[in-house]
Amino acid sequence: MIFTTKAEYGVRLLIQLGMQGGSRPVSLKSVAEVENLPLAYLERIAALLKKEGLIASTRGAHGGYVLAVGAEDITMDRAVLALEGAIAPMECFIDDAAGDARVACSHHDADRQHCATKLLWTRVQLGIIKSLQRTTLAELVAFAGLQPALTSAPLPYRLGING
Amino acid sequence: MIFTTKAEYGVRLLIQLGMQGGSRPVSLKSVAEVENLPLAYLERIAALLKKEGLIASTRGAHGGYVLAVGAEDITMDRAVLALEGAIAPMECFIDDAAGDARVACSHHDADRQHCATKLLWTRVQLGIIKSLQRTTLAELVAFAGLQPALTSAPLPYRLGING
DNA sequence: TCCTAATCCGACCTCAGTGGTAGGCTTTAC
DNA sequence: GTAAAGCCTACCACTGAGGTCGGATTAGGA
Repeated sequence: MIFTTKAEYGVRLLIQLGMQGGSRPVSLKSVAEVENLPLAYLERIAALLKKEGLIASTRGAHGGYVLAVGAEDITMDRAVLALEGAIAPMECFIDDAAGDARVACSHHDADRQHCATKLLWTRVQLGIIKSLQRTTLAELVAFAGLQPALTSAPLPYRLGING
Repeated sequence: MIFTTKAEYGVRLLIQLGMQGGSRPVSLKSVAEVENLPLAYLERIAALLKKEGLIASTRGAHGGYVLAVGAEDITMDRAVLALEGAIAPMECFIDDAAGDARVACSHHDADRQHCATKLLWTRVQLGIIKSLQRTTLAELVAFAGLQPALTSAPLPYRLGING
């Protein structure tokens, strides 16, 4: 798997917050119930999103979380990066403090040959990040609101790897 | 990390085989020495590539591996898929026996709302696969052959056979 | 006919990270 | 004051990654 449940749960949390107007804070407990997620685990995930500045919290009774930024302005690369820590296709892609990846594989300083796999992983990484950047939270929220009409329709859920 | 060392080592192996003309089989031992990889582990990785039909083996003394397909015809999606087993961004993307991925997340049968995260992970998966499909082994081999010019010896890279 | 070099194969091992849980503390509305 | 919420730290089981080991099999050469 590429991403862990942190990304999955975190994005679901964002979607849930996005589906609320943002008028009142939404408690993690309610999100955990709706999404059927472990509350204690979700708390830690929320902390990651808060640290990134994507959500804001209100403590105390009737507290909870709201989006700190408009859903249109939240691109998923930022969210997933906050949740997963780094988006590196390979071990030797060490992320820098600046946010961009720096290659540090064993073949880099061995000047016998160029590390050709680097070319491949760099392309893959770019493909992932572009896919994430193109998707906003607003888009996912809109998508989530579509479905309830059709329940029994067999959608084409098959993803051709080779196609 | 997205990919494991299986993909890294396997692609390096393919590159090494691609850099040889394919006239004589290349032993894993020589590849392991040149790339500084554990031989026993590399054997299991080679088995994956052979099973996929990307490389062919010759047993016995002076045996080894050669590319079973031209380097131009090997796209990296096929190689990485053989090495990693499946390219699924998330746990709920269960790979089928047919080789394509089928979505089976917990939100599928819960008809309350559409699983919006599916949209995101599908895009990511597509981004990865496209990046892999665009890259051929021949391209990586050419890239690997570029660097030695900077050093003193512009010789083609040798695998320790005969020196 | 050995010896050696190579692929092949299955069992085993160790370690880090994932995916949690438990328990308590702090803040705030009613 | 109490309940509901966020916050925080420690712990813990399980899985998979990343090997290792020992052997079996095949083939070339002296």
